[in-house]
Amino acid sequence: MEFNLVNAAESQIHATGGRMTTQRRMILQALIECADHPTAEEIYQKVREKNPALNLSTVYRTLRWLEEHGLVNARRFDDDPRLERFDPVVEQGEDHFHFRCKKCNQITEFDTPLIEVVKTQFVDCFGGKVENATLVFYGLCAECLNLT
Amino acid sequence: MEFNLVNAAESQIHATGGRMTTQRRMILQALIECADHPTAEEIYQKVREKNPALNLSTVYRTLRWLEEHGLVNARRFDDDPRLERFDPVVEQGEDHFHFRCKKCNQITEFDTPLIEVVKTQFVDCFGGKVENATLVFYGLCAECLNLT
DNA sequence: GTGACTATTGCAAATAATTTGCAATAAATT
DNA sequence: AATTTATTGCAAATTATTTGCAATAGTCAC
Repeated sequence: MEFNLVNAAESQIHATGGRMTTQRRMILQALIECADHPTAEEIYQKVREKNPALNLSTVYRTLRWLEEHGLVNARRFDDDPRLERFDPVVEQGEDHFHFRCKKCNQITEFDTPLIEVVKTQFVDCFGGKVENATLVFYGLCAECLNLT
Repeated sequence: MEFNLVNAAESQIHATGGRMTTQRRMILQALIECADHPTAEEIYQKVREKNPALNLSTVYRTLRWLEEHGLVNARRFDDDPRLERFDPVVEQGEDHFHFRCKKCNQITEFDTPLIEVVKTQFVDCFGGKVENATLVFYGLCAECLNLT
């Protein structure tokens, strides 16, 4: 019913002559459990609790691999642009957008049909072809706004 | 008539007890001439043609300073996220959005009132407050599309 | 203009996130 | 169980950006 990252990864790996290792399994698991756009370091720490032998470069290599195979998106946010954050793909081919709270850094995902309209307007005006879009809102989430 | 980066910078600098130096003048000039979202390195090279003594860290410091004073925006694009690009502010307080061609890397700026609508929809749905927005389209510009 | 004050610069070294080379390890295949 | 080679761990490299500090050069008061 729902797109399953672990299964998708497993078939991709085998389809390309790759191997499903303990490390990859644990990294995938952590990615799903974190859910909230973790950094490589965060995933590393999480997996390390169970498997202290894991190396950070393995985390990076696995995330890159997942990214290249369309199973994970890498994102950076303007208020913390040095840190790459990783976002498992939930439904293939579907864009979604982000709101980031400037205070608590929590990320909210949302969707809107209007971006398609903007794409069309853009192409009508400038020509060319729009393949994908990144939209990020920055502000205060409901909770942080109430604390003000 | 048009917002003038050099003048704005000059008054900001003096207003905060700063000094207008040769380097700052040249960096501002290069920023205006480049126009197309240069990197620190690109500005550095451009200024160096006239003033080979300039140091890259001066470029970074100046750009940071301009950014902190709202005269320049720093941006990163998903297809080249390690590189910060700098975008002089043309009209204060106005958001604008970007299209980046995946082939020639050219950046096109555009604007749309629909983002305000999306912001409103977001707040209606999730609460909180949206302060600013980044929207980037990636695809092929008219020219590169025709070459296909 | 001249000198004094201190912001700014150049330089070199430090950071920090991410990548890479290589020998050791461990999945998969027979 | 043995073989093959993809993957790992480790340490070192890379790259963009930042920082400390002594030297330089704007600016202001005279």
